Amino acid sequence: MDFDQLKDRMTSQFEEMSPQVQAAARYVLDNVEDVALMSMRQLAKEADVHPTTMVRLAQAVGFEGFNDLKDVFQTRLRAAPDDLVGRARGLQGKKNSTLKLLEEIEQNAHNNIYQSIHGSGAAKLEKAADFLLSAKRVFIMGLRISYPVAFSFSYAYGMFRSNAQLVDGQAGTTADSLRGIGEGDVLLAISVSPFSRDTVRAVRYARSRGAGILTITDSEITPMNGDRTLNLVARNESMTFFPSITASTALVESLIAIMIAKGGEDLLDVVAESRAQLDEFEAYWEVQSQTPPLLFSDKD
Amino acid sequence: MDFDQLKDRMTSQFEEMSPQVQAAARYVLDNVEDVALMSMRQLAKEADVHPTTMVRLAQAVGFEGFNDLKDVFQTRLRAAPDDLVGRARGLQGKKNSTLKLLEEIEQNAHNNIYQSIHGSGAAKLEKAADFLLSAKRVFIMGLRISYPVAFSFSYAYGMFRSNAQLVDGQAGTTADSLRGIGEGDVLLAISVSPFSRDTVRAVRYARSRGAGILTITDSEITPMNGDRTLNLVARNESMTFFPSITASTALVESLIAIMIAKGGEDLLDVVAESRAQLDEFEAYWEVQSQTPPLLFSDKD
DNA sequence: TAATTTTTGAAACAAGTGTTGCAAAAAGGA
DNA sequence: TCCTTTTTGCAACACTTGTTTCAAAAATTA
Repeated sequence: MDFDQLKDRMTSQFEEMSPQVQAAARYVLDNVEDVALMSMRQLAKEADVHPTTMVRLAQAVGFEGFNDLKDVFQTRLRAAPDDLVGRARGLQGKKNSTLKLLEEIEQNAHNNIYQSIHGSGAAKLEKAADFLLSAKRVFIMGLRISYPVAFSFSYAYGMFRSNAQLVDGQAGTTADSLRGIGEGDVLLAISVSPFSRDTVRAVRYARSRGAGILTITDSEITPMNGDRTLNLVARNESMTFFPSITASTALVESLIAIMIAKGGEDLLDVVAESRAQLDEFEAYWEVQSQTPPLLFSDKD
Repeated sequence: MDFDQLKDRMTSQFEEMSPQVQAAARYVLDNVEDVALMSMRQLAKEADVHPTTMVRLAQAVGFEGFNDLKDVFQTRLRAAPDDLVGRARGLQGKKNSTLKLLEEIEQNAHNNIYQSIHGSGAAKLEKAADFLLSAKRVFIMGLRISYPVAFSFSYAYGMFRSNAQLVDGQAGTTADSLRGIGEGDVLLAISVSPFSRDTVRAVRYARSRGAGILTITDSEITPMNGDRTLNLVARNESMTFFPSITASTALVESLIAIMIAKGGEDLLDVVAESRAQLDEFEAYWEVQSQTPPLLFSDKD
């Protein structure tokens, strides 16, 4: 049995497995390399499962013992189908163009993130985090390609603070969302050149009202620079004509992480609360639940 | 010590080694994968050398025992090449905590992206891109933390194709957006565990109507697996309790890039058109323009 | 409810692990 | 040659490995 067959068998038999064996299967499939490299007991510990369960998983998919299963994973790691290893060894050359493209994308993403984080520097990012933490209210704005970044900040931030307002221009409500912004507030504006007209205007408006500005852009020079303003630069070099947003996403995740690190224990309670609230709304799929009705009911 | 350093040390010290240890060293250097995957005793047998000799080799190059040497080979075999920058500045210690945090975030993002792209493999990603390109219509769904990813795909995709429909559950319109989905259509569903209830239901509904499914998740095992379904796994390990979306973002950008690469010149025309259309709406800030009115006018 | 089957984890097992000490063998120097 | 040093492999070591057995716990059925 080769790796892909095994993978198929595991996923197809998944439903019939017992919960613990399922947990093992999930970990095994999601951490292929660990299976090949670690001992069964170590693996079980990582997967948070009893060692015996690993044996049972192996037997459930037709092997005599765990080592037979491990062999498949080792062989797969040796074969390195997508040249997992070859790249590190530098023996490129006869690759198909998609693979080359992907490697460039990955390289690009790495460079963008690295330069964005280290280019800004820990001190500046910390300052930005403090800026946000000190804000009375936080307005978040990002349009078009920058909207996902604004949204993800807003979503994560909303988990532990309730003073955020996402300005998304839904149904032309930009001006309405910003109404009342003023001293003590901070507007987080995310935009890349060419800068969205509305974002620039929002920033200037907010500044005129005395609010602080934190921008995430792709350049040191922006039409949003000014008083009480901090500008973080996220690189967005990409293989296509779309600027990549991986780096700005990483920057936003960094800001969140710093804020959480500063928040300490108190914050975690708030997050737990947010989670509980989501559960109450049955927002998530229960793994053990029955096949659901296929159509959405009115009650949703 | 990283792999390259170890290799250098081994080759440079080779002359001073005893014949048996040399034999061991030779085998070890020529069979890198074996070292990572087999036990010391098996390895010694393969190398036709006494087990003890392997221990001596390890000690000769500065390790305390064989396992320390093995670790280096295992790390090297793992997809995550954390040696690019991380190891070079491995001498941490007197760094402030924020900097350390940032470096971990950056490292994390890199590993996530690398493993997501290479773990899926060029073939599978290409297949996914073809899947999307062949679709009559493309429905895109992602809720909560996955919404930014869905949106960014939708936005970029919309630049060169006009058969996309973003299902964002705005004002409870999920079912409405999906109405009419059927054979020939593809639903791109982005979700991480715990999976959003609505997303799972949407997928099952779409499948029941004959549509194809492309999922981007954080696990091989999802309640959305089934017929006509392709699942791409994006790693989302993070420093905080929020899953990181940098890798899924990178995956989405990769899909877009592949599609564009396949589309050729024709596509570029369409993109130019999209741009022109945006310009007509004066969506972007003109660098040379005057200071704008501070408030938003009704006309916007 | 009670009886049943299934699932789970603890303990014990033999086999295999990496390591160490030591003595025999080999090599080198006088 | 003899003596010293280095090299080598054996045997025993404490430990970890994968596996099996079995009873308790949980889930399912009657």
